Amino acid sequence: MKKVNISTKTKDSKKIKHHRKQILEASIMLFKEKGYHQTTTREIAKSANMSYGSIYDYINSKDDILYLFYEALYDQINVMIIEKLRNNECKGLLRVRSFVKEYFMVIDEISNETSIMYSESRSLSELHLNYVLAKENEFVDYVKNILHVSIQEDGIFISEDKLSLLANNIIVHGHMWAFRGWTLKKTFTLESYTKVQTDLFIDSIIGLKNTEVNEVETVETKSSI
Amino acid sequence: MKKVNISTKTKDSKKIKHHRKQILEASIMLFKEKGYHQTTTREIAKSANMSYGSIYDYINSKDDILYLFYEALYDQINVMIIEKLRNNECKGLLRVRSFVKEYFMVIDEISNETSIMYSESRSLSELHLNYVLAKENEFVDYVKNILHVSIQEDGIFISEDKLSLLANNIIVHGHMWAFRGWTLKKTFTLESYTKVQTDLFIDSIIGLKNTEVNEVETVETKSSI
Amino acid sequence: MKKVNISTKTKDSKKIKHHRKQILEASIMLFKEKGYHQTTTREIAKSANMSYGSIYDYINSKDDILYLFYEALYDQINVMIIEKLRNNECKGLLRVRSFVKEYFMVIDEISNETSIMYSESRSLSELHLNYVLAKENEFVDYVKNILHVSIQEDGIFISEDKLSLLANNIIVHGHMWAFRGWTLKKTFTLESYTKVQTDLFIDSIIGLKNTEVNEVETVETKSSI
Amino acid sequence: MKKVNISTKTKDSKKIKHHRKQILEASIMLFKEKGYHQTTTREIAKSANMSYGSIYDYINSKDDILYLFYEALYDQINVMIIEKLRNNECKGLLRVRSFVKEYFMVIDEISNETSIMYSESRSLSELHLNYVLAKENEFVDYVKNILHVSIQEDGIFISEDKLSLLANNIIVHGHMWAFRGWTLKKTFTLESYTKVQTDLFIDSIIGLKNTEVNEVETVETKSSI
DNA sequence: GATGAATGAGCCTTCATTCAT
DNA sequence: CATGAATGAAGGCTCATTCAT
Repeated sequence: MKKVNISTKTKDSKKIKHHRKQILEASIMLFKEKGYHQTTTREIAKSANMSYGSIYDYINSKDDILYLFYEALYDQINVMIIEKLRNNECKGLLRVRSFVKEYFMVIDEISNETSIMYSESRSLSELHLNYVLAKENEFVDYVKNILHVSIQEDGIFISEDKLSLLANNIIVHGHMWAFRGWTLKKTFTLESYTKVQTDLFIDSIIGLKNTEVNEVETVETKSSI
Repeated sequence: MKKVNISTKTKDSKKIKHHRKQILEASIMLFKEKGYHQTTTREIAKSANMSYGSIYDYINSKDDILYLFYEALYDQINVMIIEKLRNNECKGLLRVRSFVKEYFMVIDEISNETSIMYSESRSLSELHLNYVLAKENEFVDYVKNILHVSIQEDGIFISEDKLSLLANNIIVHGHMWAFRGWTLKKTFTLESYTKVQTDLFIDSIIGLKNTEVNEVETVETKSSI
Repeated sequence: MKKVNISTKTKDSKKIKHHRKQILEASIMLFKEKGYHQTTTREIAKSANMSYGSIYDYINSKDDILYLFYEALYDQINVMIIEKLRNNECKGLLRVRSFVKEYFMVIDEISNETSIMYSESRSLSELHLNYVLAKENEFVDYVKNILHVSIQEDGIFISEDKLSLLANNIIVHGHMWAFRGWTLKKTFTLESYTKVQTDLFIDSIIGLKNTEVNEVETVETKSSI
Repeated sequence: MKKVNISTKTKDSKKIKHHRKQILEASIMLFKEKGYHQTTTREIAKSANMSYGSIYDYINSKDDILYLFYEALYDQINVMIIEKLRNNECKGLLRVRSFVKEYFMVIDEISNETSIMYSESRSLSELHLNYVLAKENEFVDYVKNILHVSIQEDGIFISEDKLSLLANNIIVHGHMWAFRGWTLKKTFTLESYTKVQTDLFIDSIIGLKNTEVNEVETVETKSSI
């Protein structure tokens, strides 16, 4: 899905980029602290070192800032993950492990933004929401693809349904670290959280291997469940 | 944690209950549609078939409505689950299956409320937020306990960490059905979602059984992962 | 000027009297503490041990309460002063001394009411304000008359203008004790305030005697007065 | 006592001064007519020829307007009186006469404000009230000082108590002209009020001279004062 | 382009008054 | 008559957005 274009009075695209970045950085801080609605455009302008009126040379409405926020968030996740996975040469479930680890690390770095994402999506206009949901779908597909390829390399075949759910689970487990950090961090560090969560995940896949790949074999214990 | 008391001008506790229910039902509809901040007290009053000033006979501020919402939500979850599990005589992992099924069904019934819960927790005042977090902790403990007992009955022992994470996962997987319903429902019905999610979950526990319970045994395949 | 009649739903005049008294007593307390506008009818009702709606069986509007307050205040002043002066047999300037003393004592007893009188007269409706001003004029005349008679008895004659001003001064000096009590009470007790204020007052009258009545005479002993 | 600072959104101090003046002038008119509580911020804005929200660029709350009013009132009294007494070269009781005359003239010019001062002091917040009372005390001291010096120059010595009361009396007699103008103006012009009031005042001081300083002396001619 | 003062719609809340019970 | 829940007009204040400079 193509980005929603935000028209501006200003034409100089370099300046637009620069100032929008300022606006965004200020917004993230403020949104995290007080939420989108409690944050005023004046505060954003001040925090972005711009004059009150200037903001409106780079956006059309406060709404746009929220959209810009989501757009930037997805861009960031994409860039960071692709970056980190570039030289990764793992295969099979090891690649999955690797991906989850990198993904969780990314979320940890942007946990503020992730929490905001959960809080404020309802404030998006329909147009902007559609873009965000499309982006989310793209990311699910991306994860599904990684999973699919990796699992196949280990000779495991799973149904489309399960693949889909596993992908969604990974993504949500990442978000969880952000939005349930207040309680998870009492028990886990990012590392231990990643390890335990991944172990469980891999175990469920291997479970799958047994049940699905080889249905004629005598399945142990599980048949009774 | 004790409920935060909300004083009222009116004394008649029957009326209070009745009107608060009206206010809540109206609010849920509106919050779901537009979020807490976009919903005005006038809209709530109108939608609750009350006069404009009357809602302030039953609450003290708009804030209270949000708190009432969270309070009711947790009460509802507790009541519904306890109700449903009352005559359950399953043991072991079957009990876990059963619990997850009932829990997901509850969430499905109150998926609107669950989504709102995720969006609006930031809008709670600190006092009210503390109550909500305490309630959430209580629920995690409740799930941990079910898991612990059930797993033991099947002769599986797992670390406190894993137990904690599994409980959190179950809870979040329930919420997921609400807040990611927009995409999950393209692939799953509640039943299929429950089945697949539970299968994965049980598999990960059985995986645990192999790795943790019997460490001296030669662990298959997994060690290489 | 005749009292402004306040119509009521209730006819039983005994009850009216009783309940209005309750309302007034509650109001004085509350008006002193928070002023007329900050005091709600609910508070008055509660403080008067009546139900919210009942108040409106004895008055027509919150405005009426304020009027009732002023009416009662003037009645009280009249009654109290007449009561106290009944058996007074002083003559001449001694009668003035006596009157001032009694008047200041009355004001001291109702200093709360007096302060309220000053604060809230602007809140009276025009109709009610006219009644109050008429009452005030009556009181000025009453004081002028006392002065006139008393001074004449001592063989002092003063112009109508001066008489008028002296009467107003006495009245305002009484009020002063109420509305400037916050500072006067740092220096004076009611007794010392009365003494010093009266001494000054008598001296100014005796001054008048000299200047106006008989410029060449020497002044007699004031100490006896 | 230092002025209570009222923060503004706007920085331009010239504009602040200008707009606050507008607000104040509008407020005085409206407060005089209807009192502080009956006057709405909307009315003030309209009457001050400002847009509705704009007044909140120059004040923080309706309360501030009242405070600004009192502050301006005291400033005005100080400035006007000092201005008028600058070139006054009278001595003794003549200086007192002169001061009273100027003071009454000032009050007459700001009689609306003076009446408002009496009605609305209860509406001030505690912080602001304290400032006002401190200012009032300062003014009492100022008047006491003038009296003290002037009287001494004429060889009259009076007790601290009497001095204090005389100062308070002068001040209240000024206020009286404002808050009892509705009746005093039926009998007096400012000039005649001033003359009669001052004559009485001087007589009471001369009375003091006789009683306190030298009880046996004969009284000299007052007519020259 | 930048600035920040001006605008006014809209929000939450209060409270005098009414009226069904 | 008494009660107190219901009503809704009105008030103080905020803040996204505009626009003159």
